[in-house]
Amino acid sequence: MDYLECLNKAQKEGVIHTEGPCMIIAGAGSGKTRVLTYRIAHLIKTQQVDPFNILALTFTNKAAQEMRKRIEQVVGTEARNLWMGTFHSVFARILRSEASKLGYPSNFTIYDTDDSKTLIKALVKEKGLDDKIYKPNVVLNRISAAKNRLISWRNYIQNPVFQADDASQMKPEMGNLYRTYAQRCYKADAMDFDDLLFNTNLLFKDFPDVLNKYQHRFHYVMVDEFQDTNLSQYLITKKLAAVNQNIAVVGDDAQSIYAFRGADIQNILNFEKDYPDLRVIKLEQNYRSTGNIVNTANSVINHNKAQLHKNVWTQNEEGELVHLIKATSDNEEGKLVASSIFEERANKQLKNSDFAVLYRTNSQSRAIEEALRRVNIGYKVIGGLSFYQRKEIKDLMGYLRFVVNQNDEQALRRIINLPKRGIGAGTFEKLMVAAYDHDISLWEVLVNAKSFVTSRAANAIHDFVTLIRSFKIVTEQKDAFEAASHIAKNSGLLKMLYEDKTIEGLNRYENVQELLNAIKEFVDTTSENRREKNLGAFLQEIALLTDADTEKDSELEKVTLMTIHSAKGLEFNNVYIVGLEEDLFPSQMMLSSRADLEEERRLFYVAITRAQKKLFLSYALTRYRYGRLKNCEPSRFIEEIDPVFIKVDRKWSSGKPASMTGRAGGTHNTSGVSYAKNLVSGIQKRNLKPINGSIQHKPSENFSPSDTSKLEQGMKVEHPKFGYGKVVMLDQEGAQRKARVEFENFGEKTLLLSFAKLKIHQ
DNA sequence: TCTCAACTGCGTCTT
DNA sequence: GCAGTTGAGA
Repeated sequence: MDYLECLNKAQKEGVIHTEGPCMIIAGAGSGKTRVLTYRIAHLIKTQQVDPFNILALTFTNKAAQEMRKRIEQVVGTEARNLWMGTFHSVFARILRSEASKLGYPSNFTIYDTDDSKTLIKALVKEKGLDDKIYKPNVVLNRISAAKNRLISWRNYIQNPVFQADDASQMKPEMGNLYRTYAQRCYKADAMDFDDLLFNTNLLFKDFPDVLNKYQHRFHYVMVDEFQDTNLSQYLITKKLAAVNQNIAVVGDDAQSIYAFRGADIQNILNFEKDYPDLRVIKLEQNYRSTGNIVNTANSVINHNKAQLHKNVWTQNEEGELVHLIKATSDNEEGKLVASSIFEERANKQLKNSDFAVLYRTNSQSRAIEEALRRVNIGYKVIGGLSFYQRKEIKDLMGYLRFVVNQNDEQALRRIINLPKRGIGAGTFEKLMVAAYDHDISLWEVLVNAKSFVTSRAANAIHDFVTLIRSFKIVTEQKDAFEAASHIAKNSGLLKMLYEDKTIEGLNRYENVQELLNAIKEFVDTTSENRREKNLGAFLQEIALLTDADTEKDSELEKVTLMTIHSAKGLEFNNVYIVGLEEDLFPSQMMLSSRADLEEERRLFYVAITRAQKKLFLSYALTRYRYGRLKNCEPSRFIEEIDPVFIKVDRKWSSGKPASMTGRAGGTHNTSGVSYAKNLVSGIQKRNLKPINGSIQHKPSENFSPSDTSKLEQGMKVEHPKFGYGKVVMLDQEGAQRKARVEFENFGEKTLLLSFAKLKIHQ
């Protein structure tokens, strides 16, 4: 086959080693997707494997779509018969056809994270617990972690370790919350995201005949981004592959950035134990980036202790040095990035879509957006509040969901009093309690409302029940679009939005129209012979979709702004990584353990390796966070890069040239090498100190800040927080005047003198 | 039950 | 800096 010709030796091996267990450790940009694509094509074309017998699991819908498209280019329409998709979508599909075995209807609802949090919040309230201690996020994470390790609420409550753990954190009711949460989901005919995997494990454990059926269906099992699998996902794939043993996993431990979500690098190590005859293939040649970018990435990731041995290299040209941009403020950072994009685009004849700006947190996008708007560069922001998270969309979706499943508690919570019909929060709680106390379904409670609530509320509920009944009839007779339009109109939702003449109101109205358009499209593109054009089918289709999966054509020619997490798997000609400051990246919350810090470093590695030709790093000296101006210092990650790969960009740095006072005189003091070396020596000293909880300095009794204009190199100073230190260098003039001080207990720090309180001790 | 003003607290992400 | 919540008053 000719496609084997365009592969290197390791890639080729990954493609043709189809029988038996196989693990492909794929460095960044090493052609991982290409191997997976050709591997599947090879199975179909050369080995005559029926696509129905191949299962390929990914983490995002986007990755699955992309791969299916590429396979289709090689093998044709047969690719459509592959079992390919995210873990959640593939097993949701299997669960729907086996639902009755677990006591669920096949049209069960899938709760998204918001639904889960709202439910937990309600439970905490119902149980009279303190919502400062039992925060929805914390509780949900705990439940989620348990489910991902296949610990049911029963196991959880019986486990003395968990009980002691929760008790020591002043959260003794955690187990009970888990139990009630699970029971309420079950009662609502709903599964949350974790349940889709948990229940698949349950299904395979309790129904060996079902497991057997799927084991014999899937002759070949493949897993992409294996480093991101959690235990629950790992066990599912292991079970499915147990008969044929044809399991191939592809991943890169250096790009594992989802440990906080339960992903376990341990799965890669366990894999070798579970399959003694495992074939391990390493893809180490990078085809994506320049030599300088690859080496920059390597020099960063080498600071991690926990990693598999791998040597990523490239034959690509060395390329330009990594540019370091320093700005005085977050707004200036935006400006400098925007002008750099403007100039690069003109000089190299690039398109907007060749650029990406990556940041640690979504809130950083604002300053960048403003700057890009000012110079008229088109951009799109990925992530943030997604279309399906908007209130008006969730409201209409709530109606649609409830019409399909009348036990959907979270949908009912949204819509029962929207538009206002006199059924308040108090009434709703009464209904929930009634359903629980009498052990009857939600719908039964609504139908018999007059037994549980005041007659005024009962009347309103009666009207609501009648309305929903009429919607149900329409839904049974019409397709999804006609039904949804009917519901939007007759529920009063559209009228409510239409009457709101504010700009936001207008937007909301348009968003609802857009949702209806999406439903129309769903109906139109669903082929005639499949009757599944109804509302239930639409809800199932979109329950697991996200914004990233629905890119519009109008967004193809724009600069991409997104978090590093969302950037994984993508590549761009020019990449800007902004906000490289201590406490922001690495994030303040990730400094407490080596494992967390190493995950942050892998995140930085992922960010660097997105760049093909040119990489810019930037940081600001001050930044607004939570509405307050904060002083920042450059990230330790900048200092970890081997200085020979960095260039401090004079043109794109703020104010006067970044002279290093008295060093490397002449005009070449922006070469960056001496600068970076200074930073490196700084970090080495800093690393000697405990990462967290350094001894706080107590300012001396008569502490008062001195006039810092008299400050000179070599002076001994006292800082109220960092204690005593010596001035090692001074930089710039006026408001931007900075001092680099070597503190006895806190290492070197750069202080902006207009902010820092320093007392001079002769 | 509803509305508006004050108040709180904040993470990264896919499904 | 903003969203989401709470509490007072109608």
